[in-house]
Amino acid sequence: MNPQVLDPNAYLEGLVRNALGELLGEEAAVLPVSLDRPRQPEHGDLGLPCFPYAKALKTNPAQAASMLAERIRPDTLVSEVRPTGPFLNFRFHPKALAENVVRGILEEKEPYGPWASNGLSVVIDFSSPNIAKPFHLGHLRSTVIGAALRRLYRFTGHEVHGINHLGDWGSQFGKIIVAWREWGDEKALQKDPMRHLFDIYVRYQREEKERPELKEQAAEAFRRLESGEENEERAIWKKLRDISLQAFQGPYKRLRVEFDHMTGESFYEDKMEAVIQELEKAGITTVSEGALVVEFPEQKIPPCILRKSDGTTIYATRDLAALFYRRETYHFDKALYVVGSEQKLHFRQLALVLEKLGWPQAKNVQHVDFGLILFFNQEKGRWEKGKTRSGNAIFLDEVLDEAVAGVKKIIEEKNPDLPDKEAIAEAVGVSAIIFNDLKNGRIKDVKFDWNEMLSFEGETGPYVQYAGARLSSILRKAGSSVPAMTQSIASEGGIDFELLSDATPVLLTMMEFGPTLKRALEKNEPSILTNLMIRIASEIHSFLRDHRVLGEDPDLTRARLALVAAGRKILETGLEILGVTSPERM
RNA sequence: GCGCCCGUAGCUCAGUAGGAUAGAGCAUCGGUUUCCUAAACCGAAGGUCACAGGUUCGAAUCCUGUCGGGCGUACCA
Repeated sequence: MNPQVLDPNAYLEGLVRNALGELLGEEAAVLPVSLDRPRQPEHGDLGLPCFPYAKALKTNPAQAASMLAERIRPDTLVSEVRPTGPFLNFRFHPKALAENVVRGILEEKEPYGPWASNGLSVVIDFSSPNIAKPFHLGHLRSTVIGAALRRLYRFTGHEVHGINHLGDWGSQFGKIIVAWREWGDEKALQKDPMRHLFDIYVRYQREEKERPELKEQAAEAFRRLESGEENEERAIWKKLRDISLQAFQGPYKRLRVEFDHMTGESFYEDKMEAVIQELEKAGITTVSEGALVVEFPEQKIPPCILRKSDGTTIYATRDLAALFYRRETYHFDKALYVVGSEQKLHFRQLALVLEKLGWPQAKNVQHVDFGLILFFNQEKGRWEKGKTRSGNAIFLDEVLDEAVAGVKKIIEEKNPDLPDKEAIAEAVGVSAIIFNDLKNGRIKDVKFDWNEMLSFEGETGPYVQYAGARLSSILRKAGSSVPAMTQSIASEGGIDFELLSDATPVLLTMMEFGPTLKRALEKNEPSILTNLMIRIASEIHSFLRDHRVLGEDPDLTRARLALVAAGRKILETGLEILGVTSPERM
């Protein structure tokens, strides 16, 4: 009973690797094995392009495919090994495929359940909003991508430190202090802190142009703040910081985003001096135009500034101090910065500084960059950066509220008797926004479009959630559940997996879960997983059209319920990594 | 000027390390509900993968150039 569960994908890759090893010995280890789904299902369940092996085997790809085929015998899992020109195509026994995938998922075996620890420590720097500026759409990307990566790394066996590197320090704070002195209003602050701070900051920006003395005051304020004294500037800073921190909890809670550390820039206030000294000791600094910098003459890029000519520090100094601290504290093997692509140069500079210091992790300090949010300019007829028509930044809450309202309307239309409408509307609406942000490649600029954001059809979060809700509904009507089906499989006489032979396409797609996570990890790209979730949902919707679950022959119903439970489970697991919920009904 | 990124269907995008006949969604057109949720499904139509060369058995993918768009280019983050 309960023989070992295999990951068919990994198993087959192992067979190919063995065969390559037999033919080529150690040389085989460096060759890629990229099994993928053939475009034409008739070709097989998985196909292997044999072009890369031809050279090593001193033959042509077709011959290479045949040579490999001779060394891979069909067995209880693999039913067919067929060279087709330069490709080597495989087919699984449908029954064995079904059993291994369904059980793998329900019993939470790797790669469908949490992966065993790999002992690697990863720090992920994400979200990092500026204090005293509202949480707007721009922060959404870093937050949502970072949160997904944090979950992805954790799921795949990494020790993860998700850090919110709050923008709570820096010369901009001098401006905010001045703005607060000039126009701050206690009542307005209590009522809507972020809105008020935003308003006075915007006002500062405007008035700075006409009143140059403001600029001086702001610089002075930051100098006094950075002096370390318990002065008025520090009191204002602390007050505004606390209230902002409080206000950020709202969006984070709605997005279900968590951090392991909330160490913002100010955390490094007393740690920068030591780092500067260490860099000086390493002999990589120079003084240029009155500023302390690290120069990169060979790379032809501007220097990294450590201390400005007025003696104060800059974000690069704090980022370096943070890197030193994180190396000490978390012993990271990899450090990811989920920050917009406009800061590319900055992170290139940081990496170069670390290289100069001879840090072995330098190449694993990576900028996980993402594109801008663009708005359509009606007059000019094109997409551009930054502002809406009204000239204000769009607040995140506004977007979430709109989405939730849109969902509520659809519920009233389609499912008015749904219990717990409010909670489900919140879950579906917020998920739609998150999913939408994770759908496309990070690097792409996001074209902000209300219609698209508030659409819940096609490749959207609700579409995937809906597939899950349909599966839940079937389980519910059968008086079963995911845990119950997991039990049922383990019990005597469990499931006749032969009866799932017509589910091969959906099973093959679910089987892509493991390789997909690997690719998402390699590229720090959540959208790769998002796209798989869409494909799994699509396969499920199609399957449900042609296959009834309830009311069939009892054995068939039970087998299909096992598939339904596995589908439900894999959707939930994948969506959870992305930060999207899986409602039981919608 | 220089550096980096992008250009795939009307629109928004996928396209795994160069591999089999370039795929989705939206929009358009046609069909599916006495049947487990039609936020769904099935079908039709839609392409000079910006352009021109090159590399090779093979290029949307790699190289060079051109055009178009974006971001960055020392004391903001």
